[in-house]
Amino acid sequence: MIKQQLTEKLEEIIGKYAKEKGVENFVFSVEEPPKNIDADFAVNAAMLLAKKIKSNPRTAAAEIIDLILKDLSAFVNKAEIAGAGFINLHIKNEVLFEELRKIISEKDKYGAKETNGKEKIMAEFVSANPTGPLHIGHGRGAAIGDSLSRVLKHLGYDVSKEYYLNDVGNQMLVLAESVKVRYLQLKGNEVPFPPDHYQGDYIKDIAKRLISEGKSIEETDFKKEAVKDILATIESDLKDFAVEFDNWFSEGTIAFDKDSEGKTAVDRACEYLLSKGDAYLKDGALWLASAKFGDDKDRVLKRSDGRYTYLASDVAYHKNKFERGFTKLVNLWGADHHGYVARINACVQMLGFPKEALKIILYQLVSLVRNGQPAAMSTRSGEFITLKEVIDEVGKDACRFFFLLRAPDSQLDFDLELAKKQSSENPVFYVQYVNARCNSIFRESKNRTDINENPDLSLLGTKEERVLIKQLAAFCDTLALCEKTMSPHHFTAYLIELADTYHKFYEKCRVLSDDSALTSARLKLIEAVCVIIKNGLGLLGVSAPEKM
RNA sequence: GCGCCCAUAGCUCAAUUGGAUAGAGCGUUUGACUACGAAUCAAAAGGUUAGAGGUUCAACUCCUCUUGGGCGCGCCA
Repeated sequence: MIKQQLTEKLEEIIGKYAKEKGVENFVFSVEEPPKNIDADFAVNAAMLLAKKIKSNPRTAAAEIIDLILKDLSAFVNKAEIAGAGFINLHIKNEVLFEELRKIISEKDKYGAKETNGKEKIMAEFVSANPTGPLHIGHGRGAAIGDSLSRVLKHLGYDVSKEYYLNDVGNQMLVLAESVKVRYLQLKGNEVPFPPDHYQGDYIKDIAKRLISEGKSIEETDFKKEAVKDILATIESDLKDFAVEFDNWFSEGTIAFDKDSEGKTAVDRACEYLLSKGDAYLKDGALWLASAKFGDDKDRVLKRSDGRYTYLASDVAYHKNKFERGFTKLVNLWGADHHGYVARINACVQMLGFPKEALKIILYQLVSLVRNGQPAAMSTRSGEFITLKEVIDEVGKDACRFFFLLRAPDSQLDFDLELAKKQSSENPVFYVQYVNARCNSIFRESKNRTDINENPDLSLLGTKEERVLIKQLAAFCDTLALCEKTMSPHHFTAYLIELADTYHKFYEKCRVLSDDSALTSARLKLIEAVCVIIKNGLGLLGVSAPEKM
């Protein structure tokens, strides 16, 4: 929170200064300087302003420094020009101690906002077809989507997590047929299994269940039974991955359910577009005029044989999202769907919303590797490696942390053997160890009677302690960065850095000593460390055990 | 052929969205446990940020081209 406070104050002071120089709406940034620079924050305003008013950055910097020292004396105790014209600021220690008290008193609410405007956000992710168990690629989407939702919630947004269920279409018929053939085979019939059907053993398991329940072939709805079992598996795998959805939205409800006039939501959506002139008839088909909103070409909504395309459902689905009052939609897609982005963006604009109302996050696909050899991912091959399998091997915490270590944009090689090997050396343990160490000290300190619950924090005077407190306060900056970039992956880097800072502090500064006052102050410090580590890991969906 | 994403240490990836000497983990080398947990710390080695131009006070970051990789281009889902 320190950086935000400082930035606001500087914007006021420097904005006014810029205005006097004839520059309106002056924008600059407040940053942390590199480690070799002895300062808490760096401001680049003088360099940017000097260019606009064609003067020397150092003279502008000198004038700005005078203003800062005058107006921010409660906050800043030193300001100096450095390098090409950076203004380097030193923050008063008392500001840091105040932040420490805030962390301890607000605990898991630290950095949180009660509400954040009226923005109602829907995060839609995973949305894997219910034709088989989740694979590792879905895991990446699940980890990113879930953690981003947690971050946005912490920032006060009203976030709803939704899973879109593609339970309509040809694939469902193939699925039903796959189970049916296995059912017949298990009953002793000589029926060949078509090569393009779902091969996995889970299909046999569904058939086995139906037989054990005595279901006859006539009374069984194979599609319904298959989806039921597969969804149960998906839901349970996600739960093991600490992902729970607020809503599961079935495509069937917009494709099949009819209103009083016998129309489906898809019918209605297409009629709406037709009436607005954003859809038209050609060659016996209904086309979406997506090209006029930036798509390469127009797309078919309804085939000439009268059947809707997948896109038609998707248009109706996004219309439905807006109708439910969501003003910001976040979709997480595998990068193989990127060709779809332009047409959905077009559709959002046709529905009367700015294109910023939809944020599509593409995550690059995970390439599975086992012992250096590419591993199959196809749901139909029967040799896929499931998310569950990986969670069972490396654990939920390591698996989530691993996925969130990378920006969504980067391709990711997931070597299963490597992941297993890392189980005791993974960075996640490095971070969790901080919490374990702190709690170990707390257990030890219970035996003492000389601890002051309201200690003098100004005793925290070493360099290691100061750096640690600053690092704790940067929690809020990391939240802001995740919001700005719409990606939670910055938190893994932040937590690793915080853990590093803590372990260094631990080596240099013994917490429990003969000095009661210092011991009390340091206990408060590590209490704050625990708060931040737990909050941060919580946002990633990773646990923070007190013992390991 | 067209479009999107990517290329950073031996490996897997970061880099505060244009800032100062590009950082972590793993791996390699060398040290540190008779006081709070050594799942740790200290130190070393490792880089022309794929290549070439350009914009800028400042470029891993923006623009152009080249090379190399992933993905997508259906009245499929």
